[in-house]
Amino acid sequence: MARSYLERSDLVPQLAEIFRRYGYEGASIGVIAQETGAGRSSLYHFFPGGKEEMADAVLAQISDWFEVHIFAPLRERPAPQALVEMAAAVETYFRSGQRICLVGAFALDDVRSRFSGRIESYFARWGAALAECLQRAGWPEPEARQEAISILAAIQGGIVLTRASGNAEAFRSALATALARAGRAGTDATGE
Amino acid sequence: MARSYLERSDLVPQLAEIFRRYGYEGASIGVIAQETGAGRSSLYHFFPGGKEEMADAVLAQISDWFEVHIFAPLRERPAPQALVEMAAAVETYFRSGQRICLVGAFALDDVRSRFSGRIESYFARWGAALAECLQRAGWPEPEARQEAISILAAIQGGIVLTRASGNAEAFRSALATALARAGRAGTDATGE
DNA sequence: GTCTATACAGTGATAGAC
DNA sequence: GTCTATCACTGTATAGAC
Repeated sequence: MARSYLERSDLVPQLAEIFRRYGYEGASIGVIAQETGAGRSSLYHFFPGGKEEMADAVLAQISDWFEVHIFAPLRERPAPQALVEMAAAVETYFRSGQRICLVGAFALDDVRSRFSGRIESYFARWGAALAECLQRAGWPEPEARQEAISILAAIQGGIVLTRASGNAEAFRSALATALARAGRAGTDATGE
Repeated sequence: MARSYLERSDLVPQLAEIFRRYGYEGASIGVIAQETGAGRSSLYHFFPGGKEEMADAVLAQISDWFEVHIFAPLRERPAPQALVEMAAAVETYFRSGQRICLVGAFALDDVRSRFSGRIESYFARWGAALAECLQRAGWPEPEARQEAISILAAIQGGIVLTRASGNAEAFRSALATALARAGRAGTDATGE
């Protein structure tokens, strides 16, 4: 039962935090070895493809986590609560904007091209699940998609602002404002 | 009048695009020399502090540009038009989200700590100018600040989404939604 | 599966000739 | 002000002993 071998799956969450902290380029193999406590050889043993394979494994794990904890609930839970629950889950996961979204950070970075499939899919699935939920909450088709984009933008932008200012209120405020708007299902049109 | 000397100020805009493209870590001196066409020695001649001084000069130039073209108009132009003009300027500058905000990207990155002063000041001044403009447009104090944050988040998040999806509509939609909301000066309260 | 040793390109940075 | 040459160092990646 007590397994003393290091496994690939033990490493992935650590790698995620390291990439968050240092960025893709900044996270050198030396840094990774130091922070994980694993030797360089062990890292290459588990990830023969080197750093690129490590980052890919991290993105895959993040994708799985969001599928289970965010996307599926959006599709399956009753519409009004689903939004509140997503807000709570997102607030916890991103620590009110103090923990960055690795997928979003990669989207801004040069490495985007290497992981474009994963990055695209992450936001596309999140957007689709959210739009579907908003439709069930009463929004007509095109506006539901627009509101979904606004909420995702508020989350990603909220992280940027909170990281820039050191103030978690920015994240909370941006997210709350976007969700409050979405909560008014179709009450008003485009504004004005 | 034809001056054939290379000047520091000629280099800065090029450096900005290079940092945008490769990120801070990814933009090595070799890459910078190649892309600018300047020799390594010339680069160190203009920026004795190396890459850190280059990035600092870029951030300073961006800060100046925004002060003149975004922040000052927000303070000085009539309130309702000022928002429309900012939207147009931002849309052009960020090429509908296909050109990243270097300050926002740095805020997510590890290098944030090195340039925290510049990053903080950029968003603080933008937020203050925008909130002041919204107050003139009829929003009460606390809500004006909150709306300003939402708009900034929509811009930053819109860039992330557009870069992730390759679709400029995400940026436009997020920005339009946030601005439409702000345009309804104090018409409704927090929503719901 | 983890260690040490090592190959070899790329890194930031400097010195001195022109 | 720009060039070539060079520095010590860190980067990724691999090989072979254990």
